[in-house]
Amino acid sequence: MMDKADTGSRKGADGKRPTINDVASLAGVSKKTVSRVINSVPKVSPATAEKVNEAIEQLGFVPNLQARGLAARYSYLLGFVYDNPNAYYVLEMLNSFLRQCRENGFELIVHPCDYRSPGFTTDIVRFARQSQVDGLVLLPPISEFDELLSALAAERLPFVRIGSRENAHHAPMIRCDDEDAAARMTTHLLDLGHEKIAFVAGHPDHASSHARLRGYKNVLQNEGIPLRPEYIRWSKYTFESGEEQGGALLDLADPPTAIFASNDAVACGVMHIAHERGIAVPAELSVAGYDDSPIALQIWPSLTTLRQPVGHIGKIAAKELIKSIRGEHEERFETIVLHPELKLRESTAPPPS
Amino acid sequence: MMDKADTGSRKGADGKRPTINDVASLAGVSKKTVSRVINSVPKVSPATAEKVNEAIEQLGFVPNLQARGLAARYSYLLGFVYDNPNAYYVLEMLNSFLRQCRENGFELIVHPCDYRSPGFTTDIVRFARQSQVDGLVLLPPISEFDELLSALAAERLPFVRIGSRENAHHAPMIRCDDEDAAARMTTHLLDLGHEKIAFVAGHPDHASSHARLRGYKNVLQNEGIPLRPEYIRWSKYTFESGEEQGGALLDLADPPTAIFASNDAVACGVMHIAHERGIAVPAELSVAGYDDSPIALQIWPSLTTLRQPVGHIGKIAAKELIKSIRGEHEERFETIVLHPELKLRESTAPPPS
DNA sequence: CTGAAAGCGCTAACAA
DNA sequence: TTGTTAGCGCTTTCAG
Repeated sequence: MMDKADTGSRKGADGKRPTINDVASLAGVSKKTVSRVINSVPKVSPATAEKVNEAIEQLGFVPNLQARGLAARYSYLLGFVYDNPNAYYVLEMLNSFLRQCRENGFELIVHPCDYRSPGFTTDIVRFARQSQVDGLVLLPPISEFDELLSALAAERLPFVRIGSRENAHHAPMIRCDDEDAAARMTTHLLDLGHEKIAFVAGHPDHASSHARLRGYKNVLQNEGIPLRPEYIRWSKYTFESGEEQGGALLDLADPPTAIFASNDAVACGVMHIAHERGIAVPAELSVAGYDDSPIALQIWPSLTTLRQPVGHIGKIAAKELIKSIRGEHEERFETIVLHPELKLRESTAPPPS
Repeated sequence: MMDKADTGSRKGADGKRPTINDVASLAGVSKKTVSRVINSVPKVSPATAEKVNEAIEQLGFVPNLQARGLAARYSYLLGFVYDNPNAYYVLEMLNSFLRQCRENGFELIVHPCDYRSPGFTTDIVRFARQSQVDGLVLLPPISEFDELLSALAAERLPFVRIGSRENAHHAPMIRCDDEDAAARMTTHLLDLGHEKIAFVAGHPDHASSHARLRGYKNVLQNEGIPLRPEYIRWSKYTFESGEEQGGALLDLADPPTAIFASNDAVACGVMHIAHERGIAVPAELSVAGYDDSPIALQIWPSLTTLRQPVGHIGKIAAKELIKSIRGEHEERFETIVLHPELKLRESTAPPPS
């Protein structure tokens, strides 16, 4: 390895990174004044501030977040907790969340986990304590476990939830109106003339699955169309489970003319199996999805779906979390509800006559 | 906000989290002994260790990483730096990398960035300094910019590179033999009987694009098949650019019978445009990709491609980085080369006769 | 508007 | 095998 003495770029005199002390002595002020400058505390005279900034510049000083955190009880670290099969969803959320974090000087530690494992709540609490994050963002379905929510509340740790199931926890929440959106899609299928509409629900552990199913059921019931239990199948929100459940639906003696899948991955699975069996989409079978993930446009034919504004959700979530860390929230935390947009594309059409 | 006094679960006497001092006094030993126990330093008698562990358990003590880091000069934090359009690739890498990190007690801070922005090197260095990460993993194409590599070396910051372009930097590197893999795919197409094989290269900023192109060219040249410049197109490693370049190839007066795309997204774009024009894959046109991302199996027909062992790469990268942080590396850092596996599926077949 | 002292929670170096 | 003494780099008192 290299010789410690032969130091490279800007470091302190002894080969280490410059500290607040180096800046202070170079600028001829006290530590505290430097501290005030780097934290933009108002009460510093412009002249002093100037001197300090020069010294900072000259030394290439960057404050040490650990030291700052230790002293101030603030880590400027946020935790991103997820257990989700959808790579696009997670990464898009991560990116938009992070963009907002950066603008506020926060960094992000990612913490994937397995909500089915027994120590899952403990693990997350432990993670939060150990890494000293100032707050957590919880993706679905992690955001929907009461045990975890209570544990975090007991820790007095600010967090924000992204999910579908509302419940009275003291944390802000961003949700999409899944029920209404699913209802709109069902109506669209109905409007096209379909009567035999099947529904492939998502993973039962996700609240969104149930909400979407409710939307579907409600519309049919309101329209006086009897629910056929064999037209309702549960999936795992994955492509493979879409193939499986789609296959089962197409195997029925009286198969549906339209299949509404709870997300795009499942819808793609359904379309794949249809292709395999030589069933033309949308001529013989309409397929609809949910999410508007990139695959919706990449698949052939392009998928009618509901657009979740993932980027927007991430941004709002970060804002809310930071607000809540800063204690800027009003009395009660609000739930922000967003409405997915219906994207009509090529995979849905009137039923064969 | 809530009353600080009305404290919830296990906290210190004054409503704060238990510290090493609390543990020490409860166990009736010194701070340092507790420290030894939590760091599993051998020289502690089993009896004392037992006592300490009991106290830890009882108080629900979790060491504060910031304090530890400040004192010990390491943070147990790693940085994950990327600028990559492929969500699957990034997230899969992240997950596998992280799994390995956890086993070694490291947490991960994610740092997406834009390699085209002017301050990009400075930004990453600043990030590293500020967040005190112990090391960085660089994904392609970030891993291929000499300026950044030099800057990190000057910082004495351990890092590991995942990429395609080898160069003598003092850091371990994991790479796939893109050139050889692309050659194997080209040979496969040749073996099927194709002579008019086009190549859609990736993004020119990625070294992998050039390596894959070399593999393609070499095979054709070795087989004495003249390179037709109109059969070589550059993309951006995205679906959309695949559509574009695929379209251009199919517009040729003498279009190819096979298109080898530099990644699966591009290949899907090519297939999409073929579908749109009513060109049957693989009957009239063979299409091959690279990566074996999930879409390769989800698309219809399923895509012949080269499997990059992304999960494996992430794991190795983490191991190497941690080794290098611990100074456990031999004299020189090694480059670990992996070989993608050829996955023959339905999108390639003999050319139409 | 500025500074001095004290200490955040932990580990390092030494000593015992 | 264990404890003591100093800090790590920063922010917080609270004085000036």
